[in-house]
This record gives sequence, structure tokens and C-alpha cells, in this order.
Amino acid sequence: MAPSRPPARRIAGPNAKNRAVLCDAVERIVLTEGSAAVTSRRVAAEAGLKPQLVHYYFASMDDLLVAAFERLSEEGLAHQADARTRHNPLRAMWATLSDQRGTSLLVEFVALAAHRPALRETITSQALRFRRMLIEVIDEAVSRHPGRRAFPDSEALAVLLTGAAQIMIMERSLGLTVGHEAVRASVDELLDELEPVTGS
Amino acid sequence: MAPSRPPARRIAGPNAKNRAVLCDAVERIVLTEGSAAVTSRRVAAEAGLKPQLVHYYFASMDDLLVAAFERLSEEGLAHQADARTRHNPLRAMWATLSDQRGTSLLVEFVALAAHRPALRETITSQALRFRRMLIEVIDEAVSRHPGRRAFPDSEALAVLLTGAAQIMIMERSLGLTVGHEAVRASVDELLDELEPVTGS
DNA sequence: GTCTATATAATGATAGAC
DNA sequence: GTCTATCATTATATAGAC
Repeated sequence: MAPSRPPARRIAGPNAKNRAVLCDAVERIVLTEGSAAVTSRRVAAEAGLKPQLVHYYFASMDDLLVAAFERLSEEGLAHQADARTRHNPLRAMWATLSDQRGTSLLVEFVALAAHRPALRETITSQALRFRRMLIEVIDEAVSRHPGRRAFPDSEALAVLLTGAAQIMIMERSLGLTVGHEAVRASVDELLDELEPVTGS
Repeated sequence: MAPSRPPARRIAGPNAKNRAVLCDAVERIVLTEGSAAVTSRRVAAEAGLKPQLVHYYFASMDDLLVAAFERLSEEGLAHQADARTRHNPLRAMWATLSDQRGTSLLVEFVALAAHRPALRETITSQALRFRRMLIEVIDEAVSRHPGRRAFPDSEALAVLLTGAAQIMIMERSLGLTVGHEAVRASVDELLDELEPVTGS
């Protein structure tokens, strides 16, 4: 009944602490050198381990990448859940979207996913979850502020905000920032209206 | 006086037609398999050439990638110049931004640039040029339509439109389309106002 | 349970033959 | 001017020693 896959090489247990060490290393490399730089040797070096150990802790590079992304997903979920409990959930969500680290990692993992089907499903479901939550938060903010002016559709707004944050982060890494300040100002204006700061 | 770099291997002249064939191959691979799949052997196979020939036509993979991107840039520039001559330049620019092929290629080359400094400069200057032109086109459209309603800042709008188009294309490749239709509707509305269709 | 020695294949590149 | 034979290096992965 059990898949009984035959001789199969031995792999560390799921809680071995070097698994986390290797995931850390992946994150650092992805952020500093881009996803293309994530090779078994490079990861091992970054983690201070011998190259072969990568394959002891993870059966394949695919496994390592998926594990690293899943860990990120969990952090992201926790972060979102926290954001919703704040008194200014929309601003908190915008802050999350604007987080250089998280967004850069996401974009890089998306790039990896082009060649690693195993990653695609995880990424898509995580992104979908975030999108849905953002739409809800926007809806709630809009409904709390009955029509002082017409706001764009919530779904559209969610995509727009996500896209704006993402492109600004990508472009900044290239040294291109034309228009970014203006976007931040526009978004701040929108937030001031949708989720006014209650003067202390 | 001339740099006299010493023995240096011999390379094909700049107009050898296989150079174009190889650039074509790069584009196809980037689009179908992602930038990480662009290896010398893979490119050669796609071009129907022997692996070693890649290094006859281009001194290094870096050179090949830069050449491929520069060719794309020139196409892009021609396309933009054309767009500006239309009676509806803003719509034409939005169509360019929404072009799956061009945007996918750009995003993939940006990913490559993380590890290939030679690419970064080319990409940044091209993106900057496009940004500036888009801002101009928006400014012109706005000035032609004196204040029927307040429009967002032109620079902000340029970033927003670029980001929206880009994220929708990236997400579609993952199978995520929540909110996309709403964005298109919003943009269409904006375009109808800024650049009304003159009923034939 | 942890790690090392080793295999196999792929990669970018070069020197030199036609 | 065009292409081939070949290389050094790095990639991922495995079998088996401690």
C-alpha cells in the first residue's frame, strides 16, 4: 500500500537543524545574487557545509527550494494574520507589499518556478491567498467609509497596489526610480482617505 | 594605443547571420523555459547549430545575452516611436505594456541581470527611456483634456500602468488572474476619458 | 543519525584544423 | 571566414563509511 519506493538514499529527518541553516543560506543567496546563483555548492558554502551535505539534508535541489519557499510562506501568512488584527490593516498590508525583502524573494522564486514545476503550485496558492485577503481588507475599509468619493473596484485596487509595490522594488534594484515618489504620494493619499489616521 | 588585447580567440564578424539565428533561439528559450534555461548547449540545439559554434559567434554567454537584449531594445524603440505617431498614442502605449511577449522577455532579462552586470546597464537605460516617453504621452493626453476630472500625477500613472501590465502578465503565467478583469476595466475607463475614441 | 568519497553529466570556453 | 576536437570546471546526485 505504501508507495514502497525501492532502495532510496537516506535523508536527514525533517527537523534536523541544518535544514533550516540551508534554507537561510538559500534566502541570502537569492537576495544578494539572484535565484540563478542558487546552486548546491554555493548554498553549501554559504551555509558553511560541504557540498555533498546539501543532498543529505534534501534529496534534491527542488526539495530544498520548495522547503525554503514553504518556510517563507508560513512567515508571510503569520505576518498577514497579524496585519489584519491591527487598527490600520490596509496600511499594514501596503507595508507588507512594499517590503523589499519579501517581494524580492517572491519575484526570484517566481523566476525559479519557470523551470521548477514543483514550486509553481506552492507559489500560486500563496499568492492567491494573499490577493484574496487584500481584497477583503480593501472591501472592509471601503464599506467603513461610505462613499465620500468613488473608489476604484476593490479587486482592481488590490492588483494595482500589488503591481505598484512590486515594480518599484524590481526597478529600484536596477537603479530606476522615476515616478516612484509620485506613486507613494498617491497611495498615501488614498490610504489617508480610506483608512484615516485617527489623530492619536 | 589600441588596447592590443593579446592573442584573443577569433570571433565571427558582427553581421554573420548566425548571430541573429542565435539571438532568435535565445528569445524562444527565454519565453518557453525561462531565462535559467539559456545555456550554451541549449541555445545551440534550438538554433540547430553545434554547441561550440555559440562561442564562435559570441565570445561569451554574456555577449550573446547582451546582443539579444539590444536587438529587443531596438525593436522596442521602433515600436514606441510608431505608437507616438498614432492618433491614440496612449492606447498604443498601453497595448505595448500589455504585450505578453515583450514584457515576459523583459522580466526574464531583468532576472538574468541580477547575475550579469553587463546586462543591467542596457536594461536600465532602455526602461528609463520607455518610462520617460510614457510620462510624456500621458502629459500630452492630460493637457489636451483640461480638467474634466482630476487625474493622478502623470509620473505616478506611468508607474501604475507599467506595474499593472507587468504583474498581470507574470501572474497569468502562474495561472493567477483574480482581479485582472477589473484592472482592465478600470484602465479602459481611464483611457476612454483621457483619450476618447472619436466615433469613426 | 551524520558525513565523505566518488560518479556522471552538463557548463562555459579555447586552441587549432579546415 | 567557418567550424571541430577537446578541456577545465562546476552541477546534481549516489553509495557507502563512520
